[in-house]
Amino acid sequence: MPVTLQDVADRLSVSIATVSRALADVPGVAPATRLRVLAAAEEMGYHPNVMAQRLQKRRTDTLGFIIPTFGPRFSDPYFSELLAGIGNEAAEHEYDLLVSTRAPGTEELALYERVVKERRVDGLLVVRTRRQDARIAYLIEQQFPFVAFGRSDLEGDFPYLDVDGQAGLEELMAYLVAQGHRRIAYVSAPLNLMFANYRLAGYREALSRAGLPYDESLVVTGGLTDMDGYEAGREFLQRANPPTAIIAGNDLMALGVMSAAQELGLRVGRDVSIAGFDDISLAELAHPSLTTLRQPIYQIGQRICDMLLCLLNGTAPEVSQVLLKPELIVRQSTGRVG
Amino acid sequence: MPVTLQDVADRLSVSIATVSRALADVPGVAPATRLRVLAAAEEMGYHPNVMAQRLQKRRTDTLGFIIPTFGPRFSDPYFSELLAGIGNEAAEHEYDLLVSTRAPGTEELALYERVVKERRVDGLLVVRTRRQDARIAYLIEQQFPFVAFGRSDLEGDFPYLDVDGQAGLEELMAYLVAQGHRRIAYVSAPLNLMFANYRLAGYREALSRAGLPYDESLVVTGGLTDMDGYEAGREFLQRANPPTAIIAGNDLMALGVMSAAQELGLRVGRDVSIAGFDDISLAELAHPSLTTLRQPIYQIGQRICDMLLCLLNGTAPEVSQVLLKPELIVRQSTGRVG
DNA sequence: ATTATACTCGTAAACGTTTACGTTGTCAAG
DNA sequence: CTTGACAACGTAAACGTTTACGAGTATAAT
Repeated sequence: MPVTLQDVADRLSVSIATVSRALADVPGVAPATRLRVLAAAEEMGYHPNVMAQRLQKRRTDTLGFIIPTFGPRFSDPYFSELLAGIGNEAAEHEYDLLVSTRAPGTEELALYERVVKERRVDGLLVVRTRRQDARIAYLIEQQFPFVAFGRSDLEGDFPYLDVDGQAGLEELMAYLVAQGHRRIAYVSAPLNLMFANYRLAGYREALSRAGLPYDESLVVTGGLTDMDGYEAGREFLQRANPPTAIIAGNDLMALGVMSAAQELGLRVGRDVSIAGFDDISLAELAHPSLTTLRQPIYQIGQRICDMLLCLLNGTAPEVSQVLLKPELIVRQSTGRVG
Repeated sequence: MPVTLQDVADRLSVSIATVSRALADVPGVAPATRLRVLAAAEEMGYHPNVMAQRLQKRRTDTLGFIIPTFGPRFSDPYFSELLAGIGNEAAEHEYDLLVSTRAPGTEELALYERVVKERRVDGLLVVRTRRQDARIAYLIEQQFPFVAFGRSDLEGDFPYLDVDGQAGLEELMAYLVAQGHRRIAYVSAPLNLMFANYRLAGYREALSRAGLPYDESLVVTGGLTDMDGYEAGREFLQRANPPTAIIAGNDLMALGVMSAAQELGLRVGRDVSIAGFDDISLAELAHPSLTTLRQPIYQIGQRICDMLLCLLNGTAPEVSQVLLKPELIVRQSTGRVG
């Protein structure tokens, strides 16, 4: 039903090869013929069959992005923005984006294997790296092109982009200490996630630099959601000797901590200081607005997508391991210890 | 490099057709041979080349989902959840999901045309329907399979699933009126979006049922983001005679309105009542928690995906136009007029 | 005039599948 | 022993491209 190269060729009484060449704008076709072909193709409504092209070219012109999710809901605003960045950048370069969501685990790995083995995509984007990340280990072993958002503790080199969570937390802590805080609690993301380790390390490093002791009881490792932050915050703030400041491993949890504080009648920013990490759009709009470490997530999406495209096109090796510094954004949710 | 049917066939000294048949589990191959083939394929690490399959079968086994976004950021938690629902359901049925993001406009339509013409996907999911929706008009004209989330004001029938925003708003308004509210403001989403019209219609219908006048000055049509809600809320609440309740067209805007109210020193739920629409996960966690109309977004994603799959497989025509009722969730952000 | 060079184009072989059709062989019924 | 049916398998043609190679023609150089 759809019009093919053959149809156009027949109409013009030329060979299918000529039509192909004319359309692909490769040399070897007389300018006059090229114009005739272009006109005919346009008029007949010719559109290439991409599957045929892909089979022949042995590339899919498609990037893969498998979003790790816990439970059915993944409202994490973080991913939507990352997706937008990746998607728009991919589109810019005429690449399709294949998206799947899967909870971490064996099914997830099986999906990676299928995608790789069946050559559904040319390259993959791996996000939220984990300790001994099986996905990365697999991709390295298969020598499959990919770029990760986040570093890893595995042997072997691979291209990644990461935000320096350790440096970020050190800066945030220094700021809080300068505000007079001495009992600073930390709500960590699950420690099997690489970023959680770096941020925790930054927290500890800052403590020792400030000459403060590391108090286990001030660190709790929760999940990733607002609900987790809420529960941790509630627990911290109901203690006999509560912390004067609480840092959460991400903004969503920080917002949860804020909820808990407010529910207990505390004035956030005065009675207790609260800070997060990410700077999702709600951080600015929360009441009070949230002090946080900004990661330019949209741009990160663009960037890792770009890195992957370079890798695929063999252009400019460039720097393949990038470390960005998050930006401390001080807002109303933190203040001098009162 | 990768193993093909030919390789397996050679190894067993059978024809490539036999291998294909054995693997596809179609009749016409001796049980013994089938086992030999299966074993060899497994051992050799054979994986079908999906592009070849797709070319030959003339289907892509891929669904398309083009996310409409405004500006670079689309933090709308709404879409991430919808995406998860769609993605998981598609995966369940062995379908790939092709995702793009594009701002509404001519480029967006061009993308639809390309996707359709080049047969990149078997079917499309259209969300956030608009007045005189050009996407839908095009797909109907091309007779391309699709399912919409949201109705339309176009001629012609098409499969859709929608949440009854009008009924929802009527219920919410009835509740607020019962709480003694008489001056109820409404922050609408852009009126070129179908859902915004239905919700506004519900608002007006409820007013007239309650014998209340429709006061233009109490309705403002903003955007979709928390920022838009913030600005609208600020404007309403700084008036000489402010409304006692404000309804926003979605939760994100409602949270913005709440911020504005709190910034002005108002106690939300007592001095002013605020309600939204969607029930995103932050609604429950906001402080105070947000009264809203719940749409089961994840399930909606699954459902429209399912409807599309049925359509593609020609199975069970079923009911192809579904209207769900949103559920009113009363929380702390609304209360008796004080 | 001859040869070389460049350009234009067609032929045909790939890419890796699926599947209609034909061939061969086996076995039971006549 | 012949015939027919049926099962198991192979051959080959598709699906719609891209591209190496070669053939043919025109132009320039000798």
